Amino acid sequence: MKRNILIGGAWPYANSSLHLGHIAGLISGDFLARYYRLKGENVLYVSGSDCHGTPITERARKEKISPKEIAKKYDDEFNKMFKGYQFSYDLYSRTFDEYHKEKVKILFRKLYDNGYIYEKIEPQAYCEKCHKFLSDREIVLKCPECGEETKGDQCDNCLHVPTEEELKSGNCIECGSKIIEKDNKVLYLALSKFQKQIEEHTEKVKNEWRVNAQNETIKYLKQGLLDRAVTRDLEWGVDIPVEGYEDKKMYVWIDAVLGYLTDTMKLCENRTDCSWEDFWKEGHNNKIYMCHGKDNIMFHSIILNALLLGQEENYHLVDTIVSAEYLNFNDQKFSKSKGIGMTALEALEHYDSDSLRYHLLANGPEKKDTNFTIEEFENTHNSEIVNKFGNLVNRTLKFKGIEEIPNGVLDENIEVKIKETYEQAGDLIEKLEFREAIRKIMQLVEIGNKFYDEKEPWVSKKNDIEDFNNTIFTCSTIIANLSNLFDIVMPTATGKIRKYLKLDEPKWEFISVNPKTKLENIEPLFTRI
RNA sequence: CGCGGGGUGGAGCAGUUGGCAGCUCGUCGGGCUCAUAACCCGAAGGUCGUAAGUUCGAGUCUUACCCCCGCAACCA
Repeated sequence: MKRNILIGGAWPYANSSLHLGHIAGLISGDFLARYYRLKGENVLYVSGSDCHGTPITERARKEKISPKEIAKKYDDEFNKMFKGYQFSYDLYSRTFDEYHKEKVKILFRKLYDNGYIYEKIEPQAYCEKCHKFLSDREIVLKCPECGEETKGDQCDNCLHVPTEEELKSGNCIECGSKIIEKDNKVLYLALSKFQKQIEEHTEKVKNEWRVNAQNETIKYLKQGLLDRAVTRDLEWGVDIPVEGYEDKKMYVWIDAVLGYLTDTMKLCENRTDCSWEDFWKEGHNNKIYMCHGKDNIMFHSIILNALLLGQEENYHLVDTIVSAEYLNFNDQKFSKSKGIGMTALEALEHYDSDSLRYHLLANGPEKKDTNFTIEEFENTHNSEIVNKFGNLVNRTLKFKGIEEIPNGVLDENIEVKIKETYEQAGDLIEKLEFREAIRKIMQLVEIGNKFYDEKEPWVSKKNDIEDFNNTIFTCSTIIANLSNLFDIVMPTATGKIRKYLKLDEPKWEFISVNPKTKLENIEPLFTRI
C-alpha cells in the first residue's frame, strides 16, 4: 500500500537573497521527495516564501516602499532560483496569499477557542508621537557598554544585549521621541500545556532525527516549555481573528510554520485522488518530514506540533526532523554585508545545477558544519562527476564505431552489484545518511569503470565480438540504472541518459536496456571546468 | 562554572556495541588507448588535540586541560 509522505522544506524569509548554505540545507527535502517518488509513494513536497514580520516591515519603512513589494521581489527571485536548482516542489507558495491567510486565521481561532491562546496585559515600550508599541529592535539607545548609538536588540558594535532597565532610556527609531512604558494587550500561546504530549511524541520518534535536532529539542523540553507571545504590533502580516486585536498581526513563525498545512490543503483542493487529511491526520499510513537548517529546529519540533495538538482534531505530528548544520564559505560564515560567499543564483551563472546539487549533497553539512570552497567544488565536478560518471557513459555509448546497443548477456556479478546499490543506498537515504548514500551510488560508477578496464572491449572488439557485446551491454545496463539512482541528485544528466537509451520514467528498481537501441546524438553529460 | 558540535595521513571526511586505522581528492610509480589527458593497478604518507586513568587490548570508555565552531532573544 502506498504511503502518504509529506515533505516540508523550510520557508525562506523574503528579505534577502539566499546563498549556497541555504541550498545545502533545503536540498535535503528535494532529495527525499525525489527518492520517495521513485519508490512509488504518494509524495507531496511543499514550501513557500515567508513574507511577513518585523525585518521586512522595517526595511520597507526605510526604503519607503511597501512590505509587499519587498516580499514580492524576493519571492520572485526564490522561485527563479529553486527552478534553477530543479527543486521539485509540488507547491511553492507565499504567506501573503489570501488562501494561506484565511486558513491560518481559522487554525489560530481554533487554538483560541480551545483555550490554548490567552490574553496577557504587560507593560511595553511605547512611542506617544507615533502612537505605537515598539519591539526591542525599534528602540535606539546609547549602548551602556561601549557608548555607541545602537538598536535595542543587540549592540552592533560590541554585541551587548541591553537589559530591560537599560531599554527604558531609549528612543523611538522612527521619530526619535523618548519612549514611555504603557500596558499592552498580548496574546500568548500556552506551549506549557503541551509539554507532556510533545515530550512523549519526541521520545517516540526522535531516534530517526538528526542528532542536532534531538539535542536542541530535548534542551527546550528539559527547561520546560515557555508560553510565547504570538501577537505583534505591526501592520504587515496575518490578522488576529480575535475581538479587540484588530490592530495587531500574527507572530511570523506561527503563520509560516502553518504554511505546510495550508499548502497541502490548497494542493488537495484541486485533486480527486487525495485529501489533505491523508497527509495530516492520524491513521492514513502517513509520514511527515521537515527539512531545514539547525536554527529552525524548535519551530518544527515544538511549535508546529503544539499548533497541531491544539486543534484537538487528531492531527498527525511531525515525524522526522532533517536539520542541517551550516555551510561555511572558505571557513567563514556566508555574509552579504562582508561580501563572503556567493548567492545561490550567482553560483548557477557559473556552474551546472547538477554539479552543485551533487557537491552540496555529497559533502553537505549533515552532522557538522562543513566548508565550501570553489577549489573543492571544481575538484568534485571534474574528478568525480566528469571523469568517473560522465566518462563511463561516454566511453560506453560513444565507443568508436558503435551505432546501437549490442545484444549481449548481462554479467551476473554486475547485476548483483546493481541490485545491492538500490537496497543499500535506499537504506542509507531512509536513515538520512545522504552523503553515504551518494558515495554508495558513485561506487557503482567505479565498479563500472573497473569492469570496463578488465574486460578490455577495445581488444575484444577485434577478436571476440561476443565478449565485446556482453561488455557494452553490461555497461549500458549499469548506465541505465545510474539514470535511476542518480535521478534524485542530478536530474538533468539522468534525463539525457534516458533520452539516449530511450528509457521510461525513472523508478527505484533494477531496469534492463533494450538491445538494438540506436545510439544517436550522444553528447558528453558534463563539460570540464 | 549557560547549552551544544568538533579536533583522525597534504586537503576534505568515515570509523556502529573497545579487537590489525579506512574512504575520496592530491602526490609518486606503473598499465591501457574505448573515452572529455579521462580509465585501471600499485606505492608513499597518520604515536587518531594534550595528559593521565580503566582494560589482556582505547580513535572508541572515564577524568582534567588546550584549541576551533555554532546556538541563546517579542529579532526568520
